[in-house]
Amino acid sequence: MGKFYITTAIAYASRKPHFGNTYEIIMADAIARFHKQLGEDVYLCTGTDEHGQKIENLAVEAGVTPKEYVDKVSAEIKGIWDLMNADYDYFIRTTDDYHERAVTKIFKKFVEQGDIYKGYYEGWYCTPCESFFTETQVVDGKCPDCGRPVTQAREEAYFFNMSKYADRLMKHIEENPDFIEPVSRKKEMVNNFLNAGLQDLCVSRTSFNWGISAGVDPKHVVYVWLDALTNYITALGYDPDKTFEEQSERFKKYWPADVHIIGKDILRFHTIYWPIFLMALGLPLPKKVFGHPWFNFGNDKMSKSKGNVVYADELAEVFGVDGVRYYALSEMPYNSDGSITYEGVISRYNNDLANNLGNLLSRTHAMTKKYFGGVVPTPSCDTEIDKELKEAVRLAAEKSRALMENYHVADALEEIFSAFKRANKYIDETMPWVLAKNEADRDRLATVIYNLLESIRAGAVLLTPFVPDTAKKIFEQLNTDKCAYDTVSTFGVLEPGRPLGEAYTLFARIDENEFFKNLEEKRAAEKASSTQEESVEKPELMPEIDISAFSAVELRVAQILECESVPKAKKLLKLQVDLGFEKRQVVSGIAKFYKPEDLIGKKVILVSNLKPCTLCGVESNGMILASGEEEIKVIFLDPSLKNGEKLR
RNA sequence: CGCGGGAUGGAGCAGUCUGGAAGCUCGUCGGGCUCAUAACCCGAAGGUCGUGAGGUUCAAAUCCCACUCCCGCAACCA
Repeated sequence: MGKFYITTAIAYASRKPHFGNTYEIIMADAIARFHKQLGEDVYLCTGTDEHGQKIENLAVEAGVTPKEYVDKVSAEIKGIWDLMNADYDYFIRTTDDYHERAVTKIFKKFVEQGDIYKGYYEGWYCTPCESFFTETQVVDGKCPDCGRPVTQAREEAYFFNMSKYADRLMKHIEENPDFIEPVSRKKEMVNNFLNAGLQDLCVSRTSFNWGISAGVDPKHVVYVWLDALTNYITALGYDPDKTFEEQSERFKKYWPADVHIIGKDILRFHTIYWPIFLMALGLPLPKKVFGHPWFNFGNDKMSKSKGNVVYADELAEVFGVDGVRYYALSEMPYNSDGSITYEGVISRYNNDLANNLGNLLSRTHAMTKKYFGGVVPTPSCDTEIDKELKEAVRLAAEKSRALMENYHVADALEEIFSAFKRANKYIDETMPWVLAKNEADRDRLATVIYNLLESIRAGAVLLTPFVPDTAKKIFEQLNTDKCAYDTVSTFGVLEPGRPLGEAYTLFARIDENEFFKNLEEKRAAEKASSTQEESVEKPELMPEIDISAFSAVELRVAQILECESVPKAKKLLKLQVDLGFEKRQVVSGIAKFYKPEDLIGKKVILVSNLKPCTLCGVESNGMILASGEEEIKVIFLDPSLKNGEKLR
């Protein structure tokens, strides 16, 4: 009997997680429960990532200490995990003392081993936020968090020497084709990062305080990944000062992880940096890293600014916990992004849960009651049709198991539901209500009803990892305790003569119109109550400046003469503009929103004294003013304004 | 010419590795049934499997080549 150590990524304790974030724990839970069902010694670990600049800032805004802030959010996250019925074995918080101690020790160990060296971190720095950003994070030369300008700065920082382990990692990835899944992601990692040459990773900061002390150099705190990734071993009680033999029993038993379930966005950290950290610690690598896709809302990314964020707990109010679990697990494809729509949730819920499964139980239970006084009848014959039903159940078990072992969760669920579908068909084929009219068919009727009850029982066993509450309810209504996984392989486990439990509706159908009506009302109510709150959420305003600071920025009317897209660049347009007294070339990141021909002749505002720079090999002398975050809109001027005229 | 993935009936997907009669769920239309949650069952329409009167083959959704369009990752929203 093997062990199975499975983890989710730890959730960042900055705010309430939305449905997309919640998907991961539901998936991990289903996989963990499946392995538990197979009799493996499973350990599911999840938790919260609680350090960093962002949380420090949010705490200041909220007027509480960072610890108070993360205590609250971590509890909220745990609350949602619990609500989703996640049966985790351990919930780690990166502010837990044993974790912090271990990370400080690991840092020290790496410094002593020469894996970590001191250097300088250079990047864009936002003074008010006291934080660094990479080139890619900076938006229009402004801080992505507060929107204020950033400046080039450098600070002392420690770096992890990644290149030292790169060859070993490459070899590992090549020799273990299952290490990174889905495989398409593997090539992404190898080609983009390993082949390109690994950059050393910055592992400490001095620009903020909310982090684990670097110990050996107390003015540094450990930066993100060294803190966050190590949770997978500290949660098991790992202590870097001890030899493997001296480690905790839990660690020795469960490490290495059988699978890390993570979002595809952090695959890089889990398949490159994390294995390298482990190599440096002399520990075995996880067997598999599975990067799951994301849930979009319709075709859009879920985002707060779009107002299309869906929360699992709100969905659960309407569809129940298992309704939400079922949707998440059945709708997400294996390796392409899933899409959540309310119509989709309702459709899945009504078709699969209410009609196919719920109604099957309902009609079977009702017939048992009507024809046999609610007692499990005794089967006595075995016809071709019966065999087909049994075969369908057997196949569902066999296929779903194979699929689950390969993390094809949605496909596994579909196989199970095909058994219920077969059972519904079986009813129409055997027509129990006709059999009931003729006393001579009594035995046949008994067999049919028995086979139905038994098929439902077996199906419920298979469903247990996915929708545990529903499975439990089915067992209750069947009044059986035969719910072990191995009872699926032997058809005929249900005991004849035993009375069924109370019948009740498993999933009440949901009316789409009514649902949307309620949703609108709810939205309206929220809007009404949050009008005041919205003013709280207004962006932080920039510090006051005087007129001279403003006049340092030269804004002029410019007319677009020519416009073409920049090869190799998705977002950039190359523009030739007329300032009246001269012509200039400007590059602007608006290619997604404007076609070159639409811009020709238009007059825009140009920041004309901006230091020139090169983007994708094209020189840009100025910046065109535009607005908007998701969708960028250029500010066009009245055509009567004179080219080159100064704005004030 | 940066790296990778994809394009399959109205929608969402499987099938492609290991060529051999196009499949699943939803939707649409018609029928059946009455045990059941207006549920369930059956049948039908609907696809030249992105394009190329391309290549290989007895046979191509599947293998090879070229092209178009989407989506990730990386590189750039002055």
